[in-house]
Amino acid sequence: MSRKRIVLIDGSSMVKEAFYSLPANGAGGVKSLMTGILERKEADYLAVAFSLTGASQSMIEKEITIQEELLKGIAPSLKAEVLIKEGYESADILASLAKKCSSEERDITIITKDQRLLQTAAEHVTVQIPAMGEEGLILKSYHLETIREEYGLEPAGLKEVFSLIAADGLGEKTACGLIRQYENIAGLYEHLESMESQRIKEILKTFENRILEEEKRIFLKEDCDITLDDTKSISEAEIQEIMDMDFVPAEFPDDENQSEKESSPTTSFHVITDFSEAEAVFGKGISADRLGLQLIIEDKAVIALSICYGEKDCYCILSEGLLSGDYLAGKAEEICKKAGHVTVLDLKSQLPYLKLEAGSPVFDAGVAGYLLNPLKDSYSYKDLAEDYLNMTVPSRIELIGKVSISRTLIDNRENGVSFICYMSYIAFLCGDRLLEALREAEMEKLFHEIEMPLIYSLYSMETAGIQVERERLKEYGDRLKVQIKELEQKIYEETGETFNINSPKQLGEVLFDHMKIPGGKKTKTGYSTAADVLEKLAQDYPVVTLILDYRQLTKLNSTYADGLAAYIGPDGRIHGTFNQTITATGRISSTEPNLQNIPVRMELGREIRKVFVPKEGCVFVDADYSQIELRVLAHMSGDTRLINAYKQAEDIHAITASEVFHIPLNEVTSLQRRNAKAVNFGIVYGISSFGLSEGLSITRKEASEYIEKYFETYPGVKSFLDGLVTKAKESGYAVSMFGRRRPVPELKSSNFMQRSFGERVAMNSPIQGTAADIMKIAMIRVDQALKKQGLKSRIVLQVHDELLIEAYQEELEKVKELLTNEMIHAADLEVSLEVEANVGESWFDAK
DNA sequence: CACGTCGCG
DNA sequence: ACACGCGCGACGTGA
Repeated sequence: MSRKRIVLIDGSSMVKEAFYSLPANGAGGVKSLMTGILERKEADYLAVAFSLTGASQSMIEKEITIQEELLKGIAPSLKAEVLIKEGYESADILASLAKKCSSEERDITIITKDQRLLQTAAEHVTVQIPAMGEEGLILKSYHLETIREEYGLEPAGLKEVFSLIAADGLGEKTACGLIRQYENIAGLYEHLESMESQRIKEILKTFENRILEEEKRIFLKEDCDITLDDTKSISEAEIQEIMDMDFVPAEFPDDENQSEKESSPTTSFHVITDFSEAEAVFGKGISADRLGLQLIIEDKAVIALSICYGEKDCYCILSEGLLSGDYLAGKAEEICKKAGHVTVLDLKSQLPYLKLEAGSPVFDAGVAGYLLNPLKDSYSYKDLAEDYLNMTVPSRIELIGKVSISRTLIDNRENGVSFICYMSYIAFLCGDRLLEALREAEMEKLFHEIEMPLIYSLYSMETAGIQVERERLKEYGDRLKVQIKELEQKIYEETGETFNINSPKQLGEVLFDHMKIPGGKKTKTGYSTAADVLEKLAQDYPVVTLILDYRQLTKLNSTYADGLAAYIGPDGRIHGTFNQTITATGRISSTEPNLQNIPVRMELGREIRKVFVPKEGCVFVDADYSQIELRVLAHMSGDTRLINAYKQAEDIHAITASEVFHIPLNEVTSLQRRNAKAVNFGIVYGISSFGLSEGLSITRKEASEYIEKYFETYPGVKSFLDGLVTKAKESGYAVSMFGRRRPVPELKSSNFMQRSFGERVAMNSPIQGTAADIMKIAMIRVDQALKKQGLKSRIVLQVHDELLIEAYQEELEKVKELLTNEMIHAADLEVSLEVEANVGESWFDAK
């Protein structure tokens, strides 16, 4: 007698899962899963478990409950037992049954979306979880062996792993390793002090509460007193009967009437390929007062338009036949201009096809999400749905994986369409919420007057790109490569061995073990070979100098010579990306390539800037703010002495030295000036005597004396900085002059190091953030003024406090005037903003 | 994928 | 006694 095959379905989690890909028919999705199992004769007994849902549900939760009820109604006709128990979630019921039945003559398969159930896997208990496979959605089976292989743990260890992952910075791999070593979380915390990795130790301390909370959430009750009525197996005849049946929703219990259906609308995604149907949607869309919209762009072509103007009106209009990409883009543009409020997810990415200008009534949900919480690493529709709609939706990866959208539309049309529809659906739903949240956070003005207009200016800058002389860059790289070869040989001679100089590990061993250079350990992984460590040794060991030179050259070669060359386009220009939603403080960041860290401090590196040139008939105008952060500090603190220092000042660092050390200005030595400058920087970064002493190579005592004297001289700065920390502790976030917020959760940490970091952040963010705000205002004004005056010159780069314009010769005077003027007047501070501007035939010359 | 290193403001 | 300046992104190594 073979063992009885019991299939237990987690009705609640599976309906939810199915709901998000088939909103109107979550129950139907699970139903077909069940009939499939029966048809393939994979079960002798079938049961489906449900959580007993409480009250106070969101719209979406109500929708899901309706689907759950439908499934409960269908279950008996599928010969499936319905399992419900008060006080237990569906996962608890299944966990209890798995435990109870594993000793009996039964093979149990649990089908669920709930990862927590993985911990119930055992010799005769298999857990199946829906996952994206090559051919779309599949059920992935986890047997006892699978789990041992995949995680290197017994199933019981998984709940520990899942709890640990709740901590930011711990991945699945790391968590598994920890549990393998310490068995469980309790053991982990017991041995915390003896742990090797400082990083992991800190994470565990910081997130202890979160981890323990997560452990509670993950816990499954296995004491549910429920039994299976499985004495009888499903017969062939019964299966045949089920197969012959044709289910129609009308057979479901609680048959709702039409008006009831209206009052709780069911979301549904529609796919449109027909021209006149598309026209009808456009017609309705253009008169809608708010909508979500997204052009789906792939390989520089519009492949679809996602548009949503109601819970039930969400459409994926595919680009085919009469509905060309251009046509869809044109319609989208028309709607953006004429309709009410349109929400999109990443406006900058849409602008190549959606030809809009600053001031259009379009709302970027991603940028709004960024303002509301700049610490997140993604503002995808999934993130926005979770944060502002309390909704869990399948991610891009879950729906289409790593392949292209167009590929998915062929292989798994339903998923492709779902993904496309979600873009506008979530945009439609969260537009109002985001706006409301911005209003509550008092960032509406910042959003409408700075962040939204900035999108167009950044787009303009990216589109312009910057010309780079390919040949000259190549020559530069070749020159470096020759020198690198030479240095390499010398280093091998001096050290007496051939090794990989680029490997800090090997380098450390050669220097400190083989050559016995004193300099001790520093990092967890071995010796530190960082430049500041090596510089101290360079005096006594000439080879170290060679290594430092080698480092510098290889850096220049790989990151800049070879690195940049890879980004030069067919137009001879580099079109980098300027990101608006990355930094915690409000700055812009630059990627692919990073054009904000092109060398300038060292002469050799600075040479690279010679390959950045204006196009024929143009010159570069470069303008940068002089000490904008310190000026912002003077203004925001209102410290009269610092403000006055600036009003009279040529050289602020010298004046600082003179005032702090009580000596006449003309007697300030260059060392004193240097120290004062470091203190000024330190203040802006959130001072600490330790940090300052490192930077100045003085003792901590001296450093703290400097700081003390500084604060005596500028008491307004002291009270301002203290106030920033206090306010941030109260509110949980730091605020810039223009209302930009940066949450500082570290301030609540019980860990001294974390908390100190939070305090420095609370002092630095408002300053760095305000400077960033001012630069953004300047950029927008400069960009818009150029366009408004019909000038062809364009901003091509922004480097935090610097703007670079490619100016047509005939526009040069106007551009110079306009650029400096807009930058100086971007903000009205107690201390006037100063700008240094230069003209040149390359970026090197213009700086 | 994490880490060390280093380029910029 | 401790331990770090603030904000980024790219590259190479090595598990």
